[in-house]
Amino acid sequence: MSTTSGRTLGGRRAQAARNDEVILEAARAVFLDDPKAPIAAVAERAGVGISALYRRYAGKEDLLRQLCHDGLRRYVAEAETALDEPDDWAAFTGFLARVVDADVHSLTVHLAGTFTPTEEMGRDAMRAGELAAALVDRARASGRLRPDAVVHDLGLLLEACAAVRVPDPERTRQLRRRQLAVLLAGLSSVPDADPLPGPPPAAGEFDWRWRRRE
Amino acid sequence: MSTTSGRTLGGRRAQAARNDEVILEAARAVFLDDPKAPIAAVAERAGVGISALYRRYAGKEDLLRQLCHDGLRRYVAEAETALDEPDDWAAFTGFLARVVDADVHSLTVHLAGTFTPTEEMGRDAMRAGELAAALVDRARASGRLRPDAVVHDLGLLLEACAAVRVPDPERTRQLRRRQLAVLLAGLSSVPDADPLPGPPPAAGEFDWRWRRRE
DNA sequence: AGCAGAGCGGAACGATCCGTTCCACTGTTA
DNA sequence: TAACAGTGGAACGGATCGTTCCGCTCTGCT
Repeated sequence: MSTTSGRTLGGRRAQAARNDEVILEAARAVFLDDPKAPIAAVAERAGVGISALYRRYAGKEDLLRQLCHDGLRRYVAEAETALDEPDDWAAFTGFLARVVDADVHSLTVHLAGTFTPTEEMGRDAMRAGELAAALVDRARASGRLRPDAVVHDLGLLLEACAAVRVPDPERTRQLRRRQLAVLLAGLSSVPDADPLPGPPPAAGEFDWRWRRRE
Repeated sequence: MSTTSGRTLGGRRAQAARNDEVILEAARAVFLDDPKAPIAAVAERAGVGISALYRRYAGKEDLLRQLCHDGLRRYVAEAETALDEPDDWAAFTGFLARVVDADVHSLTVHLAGTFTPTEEMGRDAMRAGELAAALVDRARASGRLRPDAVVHDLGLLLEACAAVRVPDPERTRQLRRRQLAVLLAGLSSVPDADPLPGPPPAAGEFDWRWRRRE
């Protein structure tokens, strides 16, 4: 098609550029479904050879780190979007619904520990925590969120939603929405409810996931 | 010590009988923590050699089946106990608390698909479903359980609790109790609540777990 | 006292599985 | 047309794991 460069990149270059996308998408789908899937599964799903993968990423760890970091950035982005929402409760629930739909939790927490994190990821994770805290604080201040709920209850909530999984992705989304609805109802203020039991989940309790495993 | 048989089984026989217990307990602990743990991990945890395992079970599949079936029986037993409780809501919540504490879900559902089930397990599973339905029906009839909750919401609930896991087992139990409390609050009747979204989880939707995988 | 064997520990084996490397090939660019 | 970026996929080497097997110990019986 285009004989010279600079145009819309016909031929090989275009193929390569498209592969960038295709591979990332395939990787997301595959590792979302199974965090320890072999790298060959990604190549197969993307419809490319293994070389196409290793040309772009130094190894499996690199790819996983990229994916996880993308998820983290998505989390941050959704939180920032939510903080623009004027209604405190809607900001809170909307954020959670979007994060659950995008299965961000499976991308971040479930892939953690399979690679050595970068410093930037550490910073992003910290920022993510701050934004989540802001959302929770607003929701609690509005009176809709029960007073004894804490930021790290979100960890339990997201884990609970991510745990729901059936073969059909769309059905999975529906069931997760239902799970989320139950959990949000449970976290809502009601006049005379029993307080939530046990020491609430605390800051450092989920850090072990980020330490390298096995 | 005892020179003849018939007494309290001193020596080798006693050791062997004790190993029966020790091995099962170790297997439960190990596979609870990681459903695909190697069989050598069980032997190590039990403090015995691999031979001691293979003397009792024909193979890994046998052991897994046994463990899973035990879990199923425990589920049924707890449900029967609960049905004796006069208070409908206490029966319901007590049942769930005990099942969550015992981590029965990780023993049954998470081990399913790694072996070919027996017919007896099929019957027990059916009975388990009936008993659970009875508990849910009673809880709903009492007015404490929201009307749009269905039996198979228990599947989501148990999955959500089983998904909570931190290194310390006792802390895991506490956090699961908290998760359970939120979920039960969410499943409680409140005057004017939004109905739960989506088609509710239905009978056949979790059967795929029991079909042999890979 | 002595022997047959139940019970056991753990090395060794064979079958996978998986990450990574390597090389031949193809279409593109200069 | 020469160089080469980009690629497919076979091949390699290491790791893991289920299972088998052999030699040892200690027991229960004669």
